[in-house]
Amino acid sequence: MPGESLRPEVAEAVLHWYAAAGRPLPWRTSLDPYSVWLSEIMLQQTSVKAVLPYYRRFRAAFPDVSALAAAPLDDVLREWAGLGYYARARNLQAAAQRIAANGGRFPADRAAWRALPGIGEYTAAALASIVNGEDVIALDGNLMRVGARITADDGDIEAPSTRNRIAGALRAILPHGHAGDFNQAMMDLGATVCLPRAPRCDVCPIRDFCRALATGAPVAFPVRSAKPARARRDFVVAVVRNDAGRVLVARQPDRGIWGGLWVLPFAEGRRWAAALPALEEMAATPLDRGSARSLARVEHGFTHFIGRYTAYAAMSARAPRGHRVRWVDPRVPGVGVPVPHARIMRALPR
DNA sequence: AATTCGGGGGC
DNA sequence: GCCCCAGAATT
Repeated sequence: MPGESLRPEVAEAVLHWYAAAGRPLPWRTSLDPYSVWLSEIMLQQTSVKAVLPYYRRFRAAFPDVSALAAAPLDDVLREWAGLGYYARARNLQAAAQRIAANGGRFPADRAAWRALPGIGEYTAAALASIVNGEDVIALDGNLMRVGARITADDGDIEAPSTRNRIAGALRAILPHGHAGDFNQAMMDLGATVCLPRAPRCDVCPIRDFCRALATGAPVAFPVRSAKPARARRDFVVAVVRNDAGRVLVARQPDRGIWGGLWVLPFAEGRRWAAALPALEEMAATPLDRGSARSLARVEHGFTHFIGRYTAYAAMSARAPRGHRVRWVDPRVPGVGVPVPHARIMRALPR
């Protein structure tokens, strides 16, 4: 549904509102590329509130791109642990190393940003508009929702045709020379006013232009196809402790879930006996279950399933070998540990 | 075009 | 419980 084009007053009103009501965020205090780049990567599929404490800690640990480039990957992942989507951290450091090798010079336009690992169409556009002043629309979830509403676009928001239509409508009103502010203003509008389920249309600066509001059902936009319910999956976890009370952890392969993080040996399934070969493979040593009773049980929600982790005490027949296993203090691992495994470690008796 | 990647906030 | 979040990479 093409609809009429948006009026340029929409952009003016949004920019005016942003100047007065935009969120004061730490990466907005300056426009240095490192800060904005780091924030954009952390904010991929992650809310501002969740990012803030990580952003501060990460900046303290790695103050600039050369520090990040020179750091051991294990240190980077330790600072990232708990934030999720760990490929972001691996790609971030790979990109930092490219930038450092280029004399510390950051990309100068959208195409150059896009060529760095971990930077897709959205992030490249966001960085080019904010850092380089390029006139491009950065179509994130917020702009998608606000755009679908003000144009009353009833196409499936997942369909490329719908996204292209919304991007085109917004591009037509993009204020030249102010794309960075316009993009961020639309994000703030989506995050604080044009909320997914309970939009605050009464305080919206562009309510007079909103065609979704005019239909009387703004929440009906954007249109999104239903998703299947998440399945529940069971996992067995082995807790191997040494005489010093430390626990055995294994490094996950770089690809796949929790890539590069350190985890307790675990395997999918409900029963210890069935899981044992996989557990021993991960632990790099033969194992015996210490007790039939579980030490801890943790549930953890992922995007596509809910994991139920049942931890059992286990004994190692001999010292494990290999560079991908090590002993850590379960209270202070000192390496990156994913949330459900960290929760199990914290639940262990001293 | 579909899947895989985490984790948490907010209702 | 459920939806959504400043998405990217892989298949």
